[in-house]
Amino acid sequence: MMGRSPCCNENGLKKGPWTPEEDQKLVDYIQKHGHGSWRALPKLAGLKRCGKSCRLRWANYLNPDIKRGKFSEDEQQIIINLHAVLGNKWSVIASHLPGRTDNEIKNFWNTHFKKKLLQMGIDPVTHRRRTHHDLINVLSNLPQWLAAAAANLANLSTHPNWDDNFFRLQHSDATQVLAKIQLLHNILIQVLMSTAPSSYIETLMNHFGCSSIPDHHQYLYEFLQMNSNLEALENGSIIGLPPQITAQMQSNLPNYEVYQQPQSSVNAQPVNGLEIYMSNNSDCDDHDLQLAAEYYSFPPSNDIHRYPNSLVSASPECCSIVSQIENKLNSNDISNCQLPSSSTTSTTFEPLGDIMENEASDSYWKDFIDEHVVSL
DNA sequence: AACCGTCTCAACCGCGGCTTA
DNA sequence: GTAAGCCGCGGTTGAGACGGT
Repeated sequence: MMGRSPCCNENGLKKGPWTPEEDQKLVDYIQKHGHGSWRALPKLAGLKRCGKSCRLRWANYLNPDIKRGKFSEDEQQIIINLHAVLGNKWSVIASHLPGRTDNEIKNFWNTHFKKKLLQMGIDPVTHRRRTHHDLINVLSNLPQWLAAAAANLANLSTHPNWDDNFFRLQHSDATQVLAKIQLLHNILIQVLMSTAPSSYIETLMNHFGCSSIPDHHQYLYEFLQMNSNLEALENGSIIGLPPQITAQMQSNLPNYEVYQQPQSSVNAQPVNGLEIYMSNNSDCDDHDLQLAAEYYSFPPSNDIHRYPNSLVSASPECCSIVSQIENKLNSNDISNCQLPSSSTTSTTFEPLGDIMENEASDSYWKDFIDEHVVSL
């Protein structure tokens, strides 16, 4: 592949917003001569812009064929339908909507539809309702992130420059971040327990060998801790940390009220391919189910007959919360936590810190719980 | 009125595909 | 076959608008 042609910021070419004079020059030239070669156009039209910038300005704004104003209901439906089939192929979607540009559709999708679908409890990428399985997946990742973070914390505490105030401060920050991960873990469990139908929880518990279910929450919590270092944290022995450090971490754990028993189930309408298949084929055998599960890519395909209720849709509230949390976690790559080198001033837990500190304070999490958990 | 956070959307950037020599 | 040049796409950014406090 060849090198990219330089764009815009070299040879004194202008960038940024277009002036009315520039617009007029571009429109005049294209109306007289057509755009021809975009690369050659700016010079011929007397513009100090690159061809790419001219093409974009014309295609997305100046072209008189562009339709302005709000998207009609019909247009919105077409966009949703096409996006479900095509994904983010904005230019292809735009080709089905005369007068609309790919950029306009993309912006509209990102600012309106995405939010709208999330509020409806529909995943904007897959166009399927989120299930409680999604929440379980998020939950099951937390222990790994905790382990990575804790390992770095342990490295910090044994660093040769441990006596430096800088490292002590970093360590203090890191312990609070770890504590907040545990809080997040607890929030997720509460969300799940508050929104999942009891039949789903029972099935899950049965699968993991809990024959009687006196306290759903307790069993689920223990299950989720099985591969977690949270348990070790509570025992005061996390990944070789000195006892005083784990004691400090424990003291940082906010003391929120324990979860209360859920009251009601949520919408159990079949909403994805496998659910519809199952509801239409109540007499299908395990083999059929396995084939169907593989076809619809629902994990775990080899155990689908043991999860008759695991396909129940999560509530819109649950979906929204899962998406919010996923967005926070995905936008901050926890696995990239690095120890600070002596030559840098970056903080050890910057990625983790961003997750928790952007919304800042404990009050944010308190509000989060008040809004999303306790009220459920 | 001032400040702050959120939303919107025009514009930019980097990449990859296609065409041409 | 391949290197160079151009174009278009999708993701991202950031300035301005807007609304709430």
